[in-house]
Amino acid sequence: MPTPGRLSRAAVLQEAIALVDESGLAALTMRNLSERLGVVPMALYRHVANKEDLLAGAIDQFVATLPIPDPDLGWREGLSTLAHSIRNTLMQHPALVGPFMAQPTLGPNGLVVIEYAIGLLRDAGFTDDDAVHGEVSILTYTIGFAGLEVPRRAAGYQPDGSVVGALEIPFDDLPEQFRHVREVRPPLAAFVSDAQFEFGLQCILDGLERRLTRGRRR
Amino acid sequence: MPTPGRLSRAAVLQEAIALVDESGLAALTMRNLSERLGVVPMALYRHVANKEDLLAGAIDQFVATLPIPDPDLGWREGLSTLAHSIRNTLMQHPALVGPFMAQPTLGPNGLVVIEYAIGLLRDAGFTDDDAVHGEVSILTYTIGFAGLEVPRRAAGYQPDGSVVGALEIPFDDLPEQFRHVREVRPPLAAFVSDAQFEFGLQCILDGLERRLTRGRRR
DNA sequence: ACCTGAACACCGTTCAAGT
DNA sequence: ACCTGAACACCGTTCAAGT
Repeated sequence: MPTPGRLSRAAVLQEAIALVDESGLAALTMRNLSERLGVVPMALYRHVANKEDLLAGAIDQFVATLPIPDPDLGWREGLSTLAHSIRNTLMQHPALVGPFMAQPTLGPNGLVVIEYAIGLLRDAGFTDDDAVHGEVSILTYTIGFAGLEVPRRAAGYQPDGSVVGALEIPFDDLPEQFRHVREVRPPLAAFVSDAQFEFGLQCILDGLERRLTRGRRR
Repeated sequence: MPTPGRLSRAAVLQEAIALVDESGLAALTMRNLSERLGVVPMALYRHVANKEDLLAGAIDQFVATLPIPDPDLGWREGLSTLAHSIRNTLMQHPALVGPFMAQPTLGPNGLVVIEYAIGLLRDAGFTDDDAVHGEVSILTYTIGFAGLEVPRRAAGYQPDGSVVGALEIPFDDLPEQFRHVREVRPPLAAFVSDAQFEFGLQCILDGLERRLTRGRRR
């Protein structure tokens, strides 16, 4: 005795995100999802074209939750806040970060982010070309960082640089060929620590600032 | 009349890479791969533990092909050459870039890359901490760039910034909310152009250089 | 030691049918 | 308009058997 209109595209997408957050990307099957919604698998096809469309819809749904920082922040603080905000939002749905990167476009909700970042840079005096390149550099670094962060976090690498439940590299046994690695002993979690994210971000911002002051000098 | 020892792990991994290069990641099934090798699906399990192991092996195999630049290059040129070399190698096997990013560690062949980059930075006078952070920043940016580049390249975005066979954004129809995007008209391929890759890379290198000169001044 | 064959528990998706 | 049920052509992987 099914109630008509029980399902909607939004409800399907929302449940898909919940399923993926709880059980991972592999658990996202039409059969699993339909069962959670109390419906037969084929009922989903009334609301999504196919599985690819389901995934793209779920991603667009969570991109929409991305908070945009205050437009009155200075360009450095605005971009920095945006980058942290993107990383945090992506890490709230780790199983969707891979599919998110694999989308060929950012989608309509992504345009809001781009508008914000380009606006900050133009208002600060960057040329249009540098504003676009700068915005993309920040986004590429941030999204790429999150993409590498997800599997490492799952393997036990912590934001503070430590590792839980994984083997450390046996530095003392490394051959002479790896002299620097042996001496420096870079922590395994170096790739995904909060400090590392901040370091790379500040490097890019420093590089942008140099372009701004060089441009003014001319 | 099967010849014993016909298969080997290396042969299986090599054929997996060839299959994925030709037909994409979705085509990599035990059944497809075994057919190409003239063998029954279950024969593969003598040489790989399971599909996950097959993919990890294939990735490690192609990471091994990554060329390491001349150690006598200056730190800026060495890192820049390394970054371009990584991007080029990854783009030769686009279907493996996603799985590559999803690996929790770089593997033994990745250690060679890390050793090279940290060595360059230490020899140039960077502190150990900055050498590690700098190396990771460059790798994160480069691998992340390639990760975003693959699906966009497949959608027709070209390295020179143009787009083949895809719709351009209707900039004139954008609402006032998107003032900057409307005025600047950033090319769709901005994310994956050669010029963009170089710009972000130079920003990070500029940021690193500033840390080097600041450190010396103390 | 290495490969085979049949079987099991899954997939996404089609098609025709119900209400 | 919306949901159902059966079926099809696939998956990865197990197990027991061949040579």
